[in-house]
Amino acid sequence: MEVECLALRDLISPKKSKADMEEVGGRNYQKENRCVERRRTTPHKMDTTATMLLYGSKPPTPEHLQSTPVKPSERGAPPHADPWTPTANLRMLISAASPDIRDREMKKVLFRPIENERAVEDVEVDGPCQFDVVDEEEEEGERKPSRKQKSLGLLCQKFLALYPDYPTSDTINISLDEVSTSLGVERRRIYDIVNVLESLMIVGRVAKNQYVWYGRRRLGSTLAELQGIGRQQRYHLHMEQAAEGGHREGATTHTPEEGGEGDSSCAKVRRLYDIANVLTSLGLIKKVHVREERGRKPAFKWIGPADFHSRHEDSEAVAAIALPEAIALPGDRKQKLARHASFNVVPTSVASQRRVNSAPSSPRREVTGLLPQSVDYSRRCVSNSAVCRLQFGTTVTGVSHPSGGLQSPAHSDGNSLLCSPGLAPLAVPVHPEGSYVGPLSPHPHHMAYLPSLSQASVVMLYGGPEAQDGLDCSRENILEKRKKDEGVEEKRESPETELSEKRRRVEGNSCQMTTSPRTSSLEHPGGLVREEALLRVLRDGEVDRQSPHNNLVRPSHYLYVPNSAGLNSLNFLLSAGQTTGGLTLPAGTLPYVLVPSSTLSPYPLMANRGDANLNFNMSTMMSPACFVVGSAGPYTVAGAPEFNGVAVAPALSSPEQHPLFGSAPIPSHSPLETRPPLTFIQTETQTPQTPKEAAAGGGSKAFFQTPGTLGTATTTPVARRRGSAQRRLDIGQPLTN
DNA sequence: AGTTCCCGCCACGAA
DNA sequence: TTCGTGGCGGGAACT
Repeated sequence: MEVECLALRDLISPKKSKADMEEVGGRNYQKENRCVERRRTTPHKMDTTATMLLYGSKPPTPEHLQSTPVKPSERGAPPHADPWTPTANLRMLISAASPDIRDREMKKVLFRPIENERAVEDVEVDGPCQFDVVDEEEEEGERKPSRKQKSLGLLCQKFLALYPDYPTSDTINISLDEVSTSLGVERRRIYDIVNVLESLMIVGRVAKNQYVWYGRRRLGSTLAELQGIGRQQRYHLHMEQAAEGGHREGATTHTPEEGGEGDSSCAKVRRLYDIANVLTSLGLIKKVHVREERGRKPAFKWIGPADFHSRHEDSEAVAAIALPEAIALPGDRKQKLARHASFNVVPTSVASQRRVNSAPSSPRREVTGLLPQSVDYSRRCVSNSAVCRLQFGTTVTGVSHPSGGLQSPAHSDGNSLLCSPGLAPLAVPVHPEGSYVGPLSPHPHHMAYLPSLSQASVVMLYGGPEAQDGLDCSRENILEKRKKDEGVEEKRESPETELSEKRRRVEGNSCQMTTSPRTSSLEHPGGLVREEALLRVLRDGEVDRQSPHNNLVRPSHYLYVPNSAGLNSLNFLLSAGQTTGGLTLPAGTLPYVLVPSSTLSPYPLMANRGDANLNFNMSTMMSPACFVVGSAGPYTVAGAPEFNGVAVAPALSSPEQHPLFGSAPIPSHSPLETRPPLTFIQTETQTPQTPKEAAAGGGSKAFFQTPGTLGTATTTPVARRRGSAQRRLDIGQPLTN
């Protein structure tokens, strides 16, 4: 992998629209105008081997960054190591034994008011850091703290030092108020940090003013997804062009419609600095200087983990600062908004969702529609969070190649998946017979890999007639379980929920499985990509519809998925392994099917598995947000054009077959032998709406884009339309456009 | 002189 | 109206 050195100005547009200048009115842009001058940095390609040598297999931690670089001979020594004293040796041992202890050590140093920063200089840790905490000239608290001491990068280091890199659970709550108080800074500054961290899935937002600490567990997969998404957006081309632009001053990566007037880089570059500071604190980039014809120019070099993309089959180097190409401003705000829409943006922007979740009582995020390249760059793309905010969850469980299909979990060990805290999507391998290969469930085949349920709180799978395994899937039981689920979900709103709790539920209820990934698909472009790929699979007929030989999977279970589990109206989970008249739903190892609700709308409520007694009544039995799908009889949707949008989870034979972002062709099994009836419970309000959205009527429609509208999914989301243009950082158009 | 980025105003949306 | 959030630019520290 090659590492690009990026000058921040290479990432932003040198142009500013006239409209923008007018918008701000009396602002004095003379200063900004000097930024019209474009400075291109000659990309500095380096082998990341050095990075790997520096950091080893573990991503650099804040400890790496704390102070001056160490001599090469000292590399490899744990942070704080001072080999010359017994105390230091002890510290070294302790640090090696327990990262948490090491973290606490760091806290002692970092976790202090800025004004008392002096002692920080005692810390000597490995790694690059531009935030040299040391300020030798600092006088005994008399002087005003220097600018360095108040830098966002240092603040970020302090913030990071508060929490372990690899927490064992997602139970570490972060109160912005407390943090800001503890660190002695305004909350505004904390926002700057957490926005970036959230984008990297280092923290997750659970409610307003409340975040949960994930640590670096997801960082690798997050970066991998970022890279993949960046590639989708063809930012790597931008990088290449930026490289060329280093030699050709006039070269730009801007699209014609970006206009040629004005300059917005100066305004925006401040944001980039903010982001860069955080990323530097995270040890993902570091500031370097590249030589240019006109002299030295500062740039940033990727020093983060270089192997996160090793899971990619396509591992072309892309700088981690996958900024949305160039920031260019179209002629006017309307244009800009239109351009936002042209990003193939998920209608439900993160920001919109945040608004929905702004209340503490609604911390959960919903799954959004499925859109190709569903990345919401619309709102904060160049804001602190937006650069990295590509909205994804854990990808350890696998993602899809843009042109591929569902990727299997990165690990085939279901146990490890389940036991790995912080894995967002429920990832329970199911072998070709539908049997869960993990040790947790005595009822093997009722588990599935549900990548889209990245925010799912509860997923219940009920055994069907063929494999009831003694499960009682009666209506009453389902209801009861639903109640349980809702209870679980309510509990889940508390960040105290732990994996052990999940596992206990799994073990305690053989026909129920719960999961509580905390990341929504909304913020999970990987999931969206997966889903989109699934859609494409079916739409393009990639699925082998004639696989009568494979009858391994029996459509024998129900999937009961509360809407609040992360599925909104976009998705229905049907019992997989079913063959419709003309539509064979391949199950393979993943007995589930994603069906956009829109495709089901034409169908009336059907009898469930021929059981007349099982007469679900939406209004009384279930909240509109829930549905139950049966699987004991034939149903026919053949010829229904609406089903063109049916998403089919392709079979996965081996997790290794589908490495992250792999492009392996989707196995096309259709091991379906029976056509059990399905119960379609058509919900009227499948999409949770805020009161305002509900009142808006059609607004929610756009808000939650359904997969069925994928083909034309360029509607500007309502939330975005009503968003503040003033609050939106404008980004450039990806080269794709 | 140019770069960096702290600081805080203020707009927006939700409650 | 209040509060959470964060876009944004002035202007000063820094190089």
